[in-house]
Amino acid sequence: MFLGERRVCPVCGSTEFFYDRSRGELVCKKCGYVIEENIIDEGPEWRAFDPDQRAKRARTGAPMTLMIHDKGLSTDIDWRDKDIHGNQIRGMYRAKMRRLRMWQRRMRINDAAERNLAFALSELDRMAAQMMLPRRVKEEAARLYREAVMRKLIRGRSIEGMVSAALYAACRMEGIPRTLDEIARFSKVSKKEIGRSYRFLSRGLKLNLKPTSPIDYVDRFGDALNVTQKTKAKAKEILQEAIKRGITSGKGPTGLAAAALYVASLIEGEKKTQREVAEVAHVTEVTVRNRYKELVEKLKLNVSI
DNA sequence: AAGACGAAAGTGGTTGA
DNA sequence: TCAACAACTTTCGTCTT
Repeated sequence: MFLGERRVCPVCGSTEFFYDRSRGELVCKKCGYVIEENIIDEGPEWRAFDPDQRAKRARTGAPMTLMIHDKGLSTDIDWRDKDIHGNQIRGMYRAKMRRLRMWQRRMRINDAAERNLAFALSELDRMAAQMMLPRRVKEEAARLYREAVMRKLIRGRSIEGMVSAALYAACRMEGIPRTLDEIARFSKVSKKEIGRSYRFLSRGLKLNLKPTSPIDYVDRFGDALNVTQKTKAKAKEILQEAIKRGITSGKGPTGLAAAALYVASLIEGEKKTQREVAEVAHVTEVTVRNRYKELVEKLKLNVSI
């Protein structure tokens, strides 16, 4: 179920599985063998059709009563200058009380900031681990997030959304982009929300990332397809040429990478079906077909071998 | 039977008035 | 804010291997 991971059913040898949410099992599509049990379900079991419903149904995240982070359980220094008997406190003691109050208020703010950061970083850890991302990406994402906190960009936004956005940005910066869909699969927030958060983050931190190149997807998709280095190199070569001729602008990079890999697999004589290629790139066969037709036609590639 | 192909209608996101 | 638009998807029938 994860990209880049080849799982084979020990019973029938099929590589196609189906994930049963309600049972938390990964089941072989062909013979029904349970490959893996007790998978933690990352998604909610309900569906929400608008943000309002989502907020009402979600049981994760801070409820409104937790706006005061300690549910009011912590000791509070009363604002009145009275002792427990109700007598006025005067002079030195009154000044001392005032100082204490100030310190307490400062600490509470600090506490909340620390806790938010700790939560954000643990969430980042979880996602990066599940997505099998290298350390440097995780660290880059953490850096971006801290930067965002310092510039006060987090206020009023969901921590999860911003963490996901930071991760998305970090992947791109490190040259191993993931699609919004891929990030969303491991995030608690929707693809849409991540996209919004990303745009906000990108603007706030002036990231100015160039659009992702299809070439950056070739290695990952190629590995998932089990093609040789030669085929991957050919695919990149094809894409280089395509980019140079400007026939890639406006097209989805994943579809292009998929199409290039498909053509390359034909040329290099280790043919993969359109279906296989489409699957690893998370696009449809139709898209692979359209892009590949275009590539062959515009670049005059001889695939007829 | 599986893969490739292409037409047609639908979806979600961007852009420009 | 709305409508036009391009890319992409879904669906389905047909042809090829």
